[in-house]
Amino acid sequence: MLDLAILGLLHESPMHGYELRKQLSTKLGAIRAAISYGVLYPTLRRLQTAGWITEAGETPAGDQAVPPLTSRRGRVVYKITAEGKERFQDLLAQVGPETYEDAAFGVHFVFFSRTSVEVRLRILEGRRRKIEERRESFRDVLARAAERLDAYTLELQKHGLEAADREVRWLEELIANERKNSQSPPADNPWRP
Amino acid sequence: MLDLAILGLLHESPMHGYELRKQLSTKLGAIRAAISYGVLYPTLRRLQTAGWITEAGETPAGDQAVPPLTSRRGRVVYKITAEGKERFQDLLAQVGPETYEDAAFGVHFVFFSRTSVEVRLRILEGRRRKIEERRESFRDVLARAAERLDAYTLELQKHGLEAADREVRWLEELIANERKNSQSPPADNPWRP
DNA sequence: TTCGTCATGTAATGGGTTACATGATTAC
DNA sequence: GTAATCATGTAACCCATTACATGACGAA
Repeated sequence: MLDLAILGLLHESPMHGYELRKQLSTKLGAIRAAISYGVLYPTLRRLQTAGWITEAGETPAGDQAVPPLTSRRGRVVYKITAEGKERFQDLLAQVGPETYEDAAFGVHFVFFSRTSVEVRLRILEGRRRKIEERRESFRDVLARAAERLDAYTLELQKHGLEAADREVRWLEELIANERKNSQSPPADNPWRP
Repeated sequence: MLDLAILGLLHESPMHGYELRKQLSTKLGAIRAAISYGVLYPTLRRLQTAGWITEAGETPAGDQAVPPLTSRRGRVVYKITAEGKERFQDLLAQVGPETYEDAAFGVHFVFFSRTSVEVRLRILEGRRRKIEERRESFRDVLARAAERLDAYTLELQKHGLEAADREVRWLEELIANERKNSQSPPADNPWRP
């Protein structure tokens, strides 16, 4: 999930870790808090070892030994490799139940413009289903247990129900839009508000 | 946070772990996913060792050795102790920056009827401030970087902004209500919709 | 020249899940 | 009697945060 986000951002342009962190928190601010350094830098290391990113300036072949990492200072700009782009596409297109969780959904959504309409629809519909279920459970509680709950708990349930309801409607709009655009000739920009 | 939730539920009535988990996920369904057993049972053990809960049926003095826990089966009903109630009040009233995070806020909110108006107002206002900041950062992104973002990222920002906006308004209503009720003679039920 | 911010990195720790294992109870 | 569900518990693991340490660099 973090891999996907990092690869996605580096797909747009080369960047160093610190900058990556900032971009992550603005682009994914709706989804998750800023990522901590304690996970950012080790992850970059891992992605580099896997060959999905390299330090900008290195030859893409990247087979020469990576210079000693301890004690190296100053900004390190990374760029995505060809394998990294493949990996990115894989991660982006592989959809499972976790994909519909808040964080994973958000990350996929942010990179929707790099996926096919089919993938987009699958993800949006899966997410909708999940939120519909959440909405149902709120309705259940409110219908069955309302008199047993105190006013504050009730209020929280109502607020939760409303939020779920709004998200379902939002998803529905998005789905309708995707369907519409997938029928008409695929324009340059697949999204029309 | 989990301590607070468990103590709060056991404050309402004695319960065994499994039941606790269910109640937790309905009452706090808006806040967090169901808690896993891997954390539930060790936590109950810890709370018991601390003397905040006991197995229902034991004498409240609770100084006799706890029967061997391994190999004991069948449901174990816990109830809150006097110290547990104190601890609950402490946890509920101690407010810090973490209190305004989603999960902690939700747990506090659910037990609002056991707090004073002052504590309620402090928490609601802190939460509002936090969400206002979140809203601002969405506005910033939309105002400053809208043309650089693709349509999907933009859409996510807009949805985030709207959700934040709604939550602020919700909090404002709640705050207004608390203020109103704190002036008029404190009725039996501190909350009027 | 020193202060603040940018920038990278590590170690300790924590809070949690998953997977597994087992036993008790209820419904058929 | 057997399947499903209720119920408790442990161990392995994972992901991430916190706290810390270091260094580069520009502005006052």
